[in-house]
Amino acid sequence: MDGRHSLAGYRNCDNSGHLNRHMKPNLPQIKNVSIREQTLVTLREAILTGELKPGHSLIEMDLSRQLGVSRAPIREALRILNTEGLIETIPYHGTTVRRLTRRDIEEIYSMRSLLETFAVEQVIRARNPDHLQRLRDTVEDMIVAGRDNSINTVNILDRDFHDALIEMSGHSLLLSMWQTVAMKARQVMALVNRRNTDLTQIARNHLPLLDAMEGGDIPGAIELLQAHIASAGDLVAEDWQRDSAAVGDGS
Amino acid sequence: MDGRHSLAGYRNCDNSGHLNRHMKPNLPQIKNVSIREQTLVTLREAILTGELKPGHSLIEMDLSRQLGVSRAPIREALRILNTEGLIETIPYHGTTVRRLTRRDIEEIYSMRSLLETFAVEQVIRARNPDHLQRLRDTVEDMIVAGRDNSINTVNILDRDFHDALIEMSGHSLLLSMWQTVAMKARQVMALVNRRNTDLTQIARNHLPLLDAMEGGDIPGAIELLQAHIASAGDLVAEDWQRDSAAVGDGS
DNA sequence: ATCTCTGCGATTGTCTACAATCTACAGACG
DNA sequence: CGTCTGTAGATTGTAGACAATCGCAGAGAT
Repeated sequence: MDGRHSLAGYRNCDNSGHLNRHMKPNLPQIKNVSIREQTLVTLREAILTGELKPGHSLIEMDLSRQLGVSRAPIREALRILNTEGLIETIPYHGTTVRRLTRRDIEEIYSMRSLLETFAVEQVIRARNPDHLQRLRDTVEDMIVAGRDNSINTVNILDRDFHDALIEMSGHSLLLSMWQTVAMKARQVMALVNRRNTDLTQIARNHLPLLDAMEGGDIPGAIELLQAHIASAGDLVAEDWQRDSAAVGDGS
Repeated sequence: MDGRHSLAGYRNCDNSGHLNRHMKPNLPQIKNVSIREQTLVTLREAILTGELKPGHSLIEMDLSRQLGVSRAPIREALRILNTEGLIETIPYHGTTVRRLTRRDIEEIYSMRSLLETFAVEQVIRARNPDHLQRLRDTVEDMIVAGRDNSINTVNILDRDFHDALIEMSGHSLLLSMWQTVAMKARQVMALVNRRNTDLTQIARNHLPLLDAMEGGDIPGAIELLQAHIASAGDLVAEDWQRDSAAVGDGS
């Protein structure tokens, strides 16, 4: 119901089902998305992109005016964001974007590592060539994007890669937890001012992992994956220390 | 905010802070719990104990009348339960307790295994004697309760044991995910008609794990833990197959 | 007999107004 | 001068009414 159970997003416009008689489809599929849902997506995205920084206070009445809707659906969206751990509410006092500590970042990356390790093992055991091919395609696109220095594309493809890994495990509970963690990781990455790093190198880092997976080498793949994630985490944690993106101004 | 961030529950009545001058504390700490919170706890507990079975429909208006409150707080509670994965809502149609498949059960137990394995490793590395002592005490109580054949107490202590394990890892994100999984596991256990098993044996099963932990034997402890959880999971899955507690009547 | 359409009832979605609670500050009181 | 008390403003909590939507049954057409 909360609209993020399909990782890849909005690609299911397939209206393939039962268009009876007259064959004139391809109308853009009318969507009736509740205000709650729109509010939820809007706020979540704002938090994840760092537009709404930790500490920023979210006042229902203000949001109500800004979005041009009543408070009821906004409140429900806030309850969801609260359950997801992105915001905090103090009764009768206010709601703020959850502040992040260095400890939080460590936890996010260690959890990411745990979940992905599990997924990789499942995927290797499944030995599905299509899966590995899909991953390889993604990495190749990533390398190309890295060569073009288009950092945004690289990031998206990197997310695609890791999302795909989890999806391929076929473990829906794992997927659900992954989404929570990946969300937080996204927020963290948006908050740190990343140093310029070699984009092609980031992309190429995925290749050894793929090789190990294709070779069915579970311990090797796990080793590489954990190193991959740990180095990413360390890099972020370092930058976190450097610029204290932790503090938001409260409004 | 959702009142379950302290596993052990309501033990923080410490009003220790700054009672200036006159020393007469020990008043029972007045609680102002929002209706949303009360609704949330009530419904969640009903689902987790199996009182509200999968498929049972939750109609906001009915709940409103039964609980004697308006729909607004009920809706917010339902959004939270939905995010937690306990219920499902179809827009303009209805809300029901989420149905469980055998696959769900497998996923719940495999995730439980993954999270606990991680926690055990952390706890062993920390080498905190107090931690191990606390676990041992719990197991001993469990054995006593098993001898008295008080199944309820054994269950509670078993939960305490595993909750404590997670808590001791000091990993709050892990704790939060654990709570979600443990919740679902609780629901599953409430739904199957468990065969009578030897309660003392269940309790004693924890002892080898403790020994391995005290010996700092990480691989051994992991092995034992995973076997412990897997056997519990298999037992439940078996019973699930036997009586199809999966189906609820819809109201 | 089968299909299509329309209206009805049930349920959720949204809005507005009002109540309860918290913090901070100003003023009364010793 | 310090302490308590009360009041104002801001914010969330709750209530009740109304709107939108969906599924289904039954009337009507083919």
